[in-house]
Amino acid sequence: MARATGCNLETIRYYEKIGIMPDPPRSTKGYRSYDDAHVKRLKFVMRSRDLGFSLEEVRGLLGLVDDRSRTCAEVQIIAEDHLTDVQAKIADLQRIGRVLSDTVARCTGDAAPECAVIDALLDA
Amino acid sequence: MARATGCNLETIRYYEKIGIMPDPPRSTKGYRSYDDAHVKRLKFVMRSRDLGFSLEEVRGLLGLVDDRSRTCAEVQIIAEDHLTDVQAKIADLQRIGRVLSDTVARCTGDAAPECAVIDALLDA
DNA sequence: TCTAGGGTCTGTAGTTGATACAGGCTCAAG
DNA sequence: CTTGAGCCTGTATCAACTACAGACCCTAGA
Repeated sequence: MARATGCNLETIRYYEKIGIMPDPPRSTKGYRSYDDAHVKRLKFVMRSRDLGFSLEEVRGLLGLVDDRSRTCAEVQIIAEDHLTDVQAKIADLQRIGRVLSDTVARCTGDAAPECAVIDALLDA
Repeated sequence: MARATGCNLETIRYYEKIGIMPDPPRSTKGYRSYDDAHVKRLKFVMRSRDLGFSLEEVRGLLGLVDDRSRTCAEVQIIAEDHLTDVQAKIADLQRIGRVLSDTVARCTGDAAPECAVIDALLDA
């Protein structure tokens, strides 16, 4: 499954340990054997993580996948909350980026021990 | 100092333990006593962290502050590297934000168990 | 003078999301 | 029959803190 999904082996086992992935059936010698449903679930997890959902959020999403009696509205709430988070993080990083590029622009970049970046950090 | 800077008490002691902050002088009863230089240094650390520098990067910046024989050019390199990181993170988050808002927009939001977000995560 | 409350001290454990071993078993190819 | 690869479990490690436990200490009020 690690090869099939590109997911790190240890990560799969970690997901199993924390209950994100189910305990798979084992061969007589104790080897895990996975089927398409496992692969599909893992890919779901990987895509969710890739979109920045925390493992707890992924757990919530999986709950909604597993229990088809739940509703689209519940998913929408989780996704919208997360989108808000993402937008806040973008705004934060943009502020940081502005400060950094402003300060770096004031850097002379020469061999002198005076530096606009250091000064900004010391005196802001 | 925690009150003066708004920094968590435990965080200050953590910085001391890992050598970001110096071991302060102690009262006879073992209480730490800080002066303006400590406060200034801590604020520098806090602002750097706020701008997203890692503690290792902060350590590097502090080294440049402490050793005034070092140059502005060195600071510029650290800051520019970090700016590149920040910009990459922004681009990532923007991609994520686009996917999320596209998917959420296709959400009917009603009580049905079908959901565009889940489908996108399952089938992408 | 006693006591209650807050503060500080050290040291250790927990958090998130993995990753990296150590030490042992199994399996297929040469 | 050995060699190398793969799998197994379990524990330790990372960043950057945060949260205790259990012990002092210090001040203000009764």
